[in-house]
Amino acid sequence: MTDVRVRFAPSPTGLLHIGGLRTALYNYLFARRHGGAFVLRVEDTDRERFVEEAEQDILDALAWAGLSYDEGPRIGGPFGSYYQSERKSIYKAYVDRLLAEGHAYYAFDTPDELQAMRDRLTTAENPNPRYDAETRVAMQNGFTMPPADVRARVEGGEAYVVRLNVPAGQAIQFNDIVRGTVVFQSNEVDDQVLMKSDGMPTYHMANVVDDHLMHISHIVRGEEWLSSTPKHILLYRALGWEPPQTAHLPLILSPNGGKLSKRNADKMGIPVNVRQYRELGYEPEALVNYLALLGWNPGIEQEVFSLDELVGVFSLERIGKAGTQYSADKMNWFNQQHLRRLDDSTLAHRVRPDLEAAGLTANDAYVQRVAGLMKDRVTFLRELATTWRFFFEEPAGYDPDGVAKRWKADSPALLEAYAVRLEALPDFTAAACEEQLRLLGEERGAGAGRIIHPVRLAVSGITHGPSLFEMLETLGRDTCVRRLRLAISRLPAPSDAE
RNA sequence: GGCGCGUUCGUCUAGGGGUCUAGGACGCUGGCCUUUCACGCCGGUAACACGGGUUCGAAUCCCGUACGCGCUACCA
Repeated sequence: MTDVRVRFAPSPTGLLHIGGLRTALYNYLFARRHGGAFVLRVEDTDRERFVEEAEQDILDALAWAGLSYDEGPRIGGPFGSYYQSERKSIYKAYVDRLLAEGHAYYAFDTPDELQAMRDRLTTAENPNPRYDAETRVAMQNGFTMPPADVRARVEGGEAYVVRLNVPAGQAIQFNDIVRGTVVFQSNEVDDQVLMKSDGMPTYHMANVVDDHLMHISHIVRGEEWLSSTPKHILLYRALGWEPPQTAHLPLILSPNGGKLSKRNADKMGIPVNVRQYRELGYEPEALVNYLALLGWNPGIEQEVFSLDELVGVFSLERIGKAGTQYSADKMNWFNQQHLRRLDDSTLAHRVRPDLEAAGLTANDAYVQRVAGLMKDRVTFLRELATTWRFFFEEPAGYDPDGVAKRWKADSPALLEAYAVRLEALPDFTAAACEEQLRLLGEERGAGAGRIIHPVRLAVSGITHGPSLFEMLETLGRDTCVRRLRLAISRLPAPSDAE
């Protein structure tokens, strides 16, 4: 195989979508797997749809996901610029060459004229008339106008576009890595605009020129581009270049099988922009893992992978062909899985902003302990700052159902006795806390549950959570003793208890 | 409409002519563990779109049908 060079080529027209991130991911994995280069190229040829903050969002999303690139914006590289808007003169040179060699031609039709042509030709059987060998003869272009007129118009500064002269009757065949052999007929493709009247290249032109100039070996992109591939092949042929290999990825569908558009997804409460995942508190490792498996599988039973592990097993050959439906349940499951795999210091670091936002403070060592204790019982790290905030502040109240069920007439006395014992403990460990509790139970003739449940309630305010004794150890002696007495003072003993 | 692509449990998928009474994961669900809640473990539920071929034999190969998706711009 020749040197692997792949690219992710987003358009800065909005926030990066998870479909885009998946495309970037597959490119990244393929490049890293083969020791190749991963290039980032900004396809900003559409001035109309350009969104100022989009580029930063894309960069942020890739960095968050851990996808580093070897050449591209900000860092440059040997084939820059990596902004298509800065490469106008390059495209112009190749457009001129196509013009000179008869592979392209000038066209002067105004938008109104184009519309009129389409209106005239549109029928029920042909809802989308092409601008092609058949129809161009009725339009204003290099085929229908004397060369001198064409030259005069161009030199006179009149608005024009350059179109590809699509040859008639050719079969355009290519071998897609995921789809196999695909064939199109040149008669089905229209005379694609290569250069717009504002002097910008179209996607097709810029894409082909850049992929060639940047020595791209494999094009890995979404299936929505499959139908444009014949146009690109025609361009490669006209320019005398060898087209890169292609791999067209199956599309990510919404949970009901439709398109996962922003609008559609919002209605179902599904986040589609990478930024949303970040804001919602998903771990980047989880999104990456989930996206990797959406349309690809390693052929082994393992499902939970780090980015580096994915690099080790990725291959384009194992990409599926069928569109794939998004599942929030599975996404969340991956988040839970990765939470358990991440080390406590990483978790502590990541949950910090959530704690701060919730007005909670704690030193790092303590946050790490809490994270370690809780990581296999949460789906989102930020639950530490909500459901489990009692680790960081006194319980605001006590779960009423828990009180009704667990807070008995003898609870205050038992808890006070337990508090006294905890105060006297030489080593405040989970094992010691448990030993004392059981001893106390025996002495008072009360079952351990008679103490365990009220203690949990007093200390956390709720009736569920991690192992009681580990929780006590984590909270620390002072906090435990204080909270036991706080509960005694706040919760009156029920008089009718048995 | 045309062209292209696709179709295995609800979802993500394994499988590529016999080893498939179709395997795994998510979800849902029964139980075990745990004097809490999770985790974990054991079990259950549930699929080869349909119709024709080819073959001794088809989820696997071929054709057709249906359905879905994509493209059909001076957007990418």
